[in-house]
Amino acid sequence: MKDTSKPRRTPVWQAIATALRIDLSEGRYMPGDRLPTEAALAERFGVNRHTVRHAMAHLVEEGLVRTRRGSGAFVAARPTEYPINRRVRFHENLLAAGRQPEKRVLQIERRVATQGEASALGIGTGAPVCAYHGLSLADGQPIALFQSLFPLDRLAGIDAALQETSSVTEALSRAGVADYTRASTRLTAVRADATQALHLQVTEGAPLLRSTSLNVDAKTRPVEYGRTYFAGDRVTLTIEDR
Amino acid sequence: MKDTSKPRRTPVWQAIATALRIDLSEGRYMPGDRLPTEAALAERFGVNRHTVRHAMAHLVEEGLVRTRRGSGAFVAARPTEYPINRRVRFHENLLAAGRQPEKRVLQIERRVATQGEASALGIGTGAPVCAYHGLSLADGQPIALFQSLFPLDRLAGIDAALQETSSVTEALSRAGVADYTRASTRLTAVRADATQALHLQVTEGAPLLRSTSLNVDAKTRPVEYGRTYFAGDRVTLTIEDR
DNA sequence: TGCTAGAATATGTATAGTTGTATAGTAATG
DNA sequence: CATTACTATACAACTATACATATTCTAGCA
Repeated sequence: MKDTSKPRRTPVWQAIATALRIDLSEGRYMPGDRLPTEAALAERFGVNRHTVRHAMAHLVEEGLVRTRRGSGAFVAARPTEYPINRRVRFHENLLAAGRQPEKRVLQIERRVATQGEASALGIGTGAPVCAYHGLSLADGQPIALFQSLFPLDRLAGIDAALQETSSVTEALSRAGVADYTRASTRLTAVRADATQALHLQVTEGAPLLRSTSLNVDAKTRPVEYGRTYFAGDRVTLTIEDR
Repeated sequence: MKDTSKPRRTPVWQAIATALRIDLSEGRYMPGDRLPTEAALAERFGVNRHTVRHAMAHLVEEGLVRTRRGSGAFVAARPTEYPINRRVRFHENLLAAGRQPEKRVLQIERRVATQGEASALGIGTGAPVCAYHGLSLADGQPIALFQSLFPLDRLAGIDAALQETSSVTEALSRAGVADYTRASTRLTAVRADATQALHLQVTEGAPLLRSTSLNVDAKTRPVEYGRTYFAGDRVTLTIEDR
């Protein structure tokens, strides 16, 4: 089949990448599905595994595919639209974007506020706070790593509430804060360290979007000071209604 | 030549080990505490249990963590300071170090002294002695395996006293020895055999500190000849007041 | 109250499968 | 001759699963 007179115009790996791209675009594999193994694809296309890997690397680069060592290659979900406005609610935001929201609690601890944290929350340095570390997922794919700080003086028992619900909105509600609004948001880009990369399932050094935000209650008293690291290639923050 | 930059990814297990090390150093888990199960940690970090085990194995190697099959992984207590001077009292020593002392009797028997033992105790070869085998623990963690020999000629009924109290000091007191002092101590390092490893909960071949000591009464007559095997990584003997 | 048997849980071990990385070799091309 | 594209092979790192073994908890019973 190969042969002789035919100078190949397009490299083999490119042809393979295109074939896979077509499979993906035609819905042959749905987001979250596992692709055939590299060995299987190599067999199917009649090439070496490395050639398949070359093609796959490009699909990963394009954000169409996500690979996990030892596990396989998976169809990546398209970026989630995450609106940042006066009312930021993780659950609602994701449902509105047509995703299945999920939160995973990493750690909930009581400790004292650092100087910066105390200043942001408008409490005294050394005042007790509740630190809530967690992971946000959309359709089972991690999209953000966050830390929320709550002043324990104003919100007694919020740590217990968080343990149960894992929902910030619900926990604040139980602590007596019926409603809260986003007072400020600051954004920067950082590189993922080893731990962040692990949780977010990205490579170390991958770009993350860091959001530092402050939520206040109806009386504009700070109730939550949060720091969130979004996986850069899985969300697009949209600013509106300012 | 595309990417000459180094990906320089730190292995997943290393990132996990570091995260746990930080938790430990920050006092999130106190000595003696049980760590989350491997399954729980695997879930938390989103990795396979084996990867967690790899990280854990290194923490164990470093002496930060101790695992017990079927029970869990525990934060290793820092080495116990065990002073060796004229007055060596297990109970007092550990209380002074802020630990909870405990002794477990393994065996108490009457037998005749070997030549070396008789020589050390200053009695005739073949004279009857009481051999007391036991295990010393600090905060529930085994730290030493010992054998104490008492001359029965001079200390009638000491075996019965030991059965009751398990305390050498108390038993000697009941046998008429109000006070005793350490006359000599010899130290060497040996490798734990299977039996010792079992009792001390270390791996076979682990380094042990072997102490051979002689205690004498007020009239400098030998009253106790002991051999103690300390778990090398759990105690540091301190010599003072020489 | 105390004891025993079994279920539930936890770590230890073994095996196999998958992606990531490194090195070397071969054929076609300009 | 050097470059490029692909092949070939081996090993490392991590996952997935099953099972072995030790410990702890609990129900039931005497």
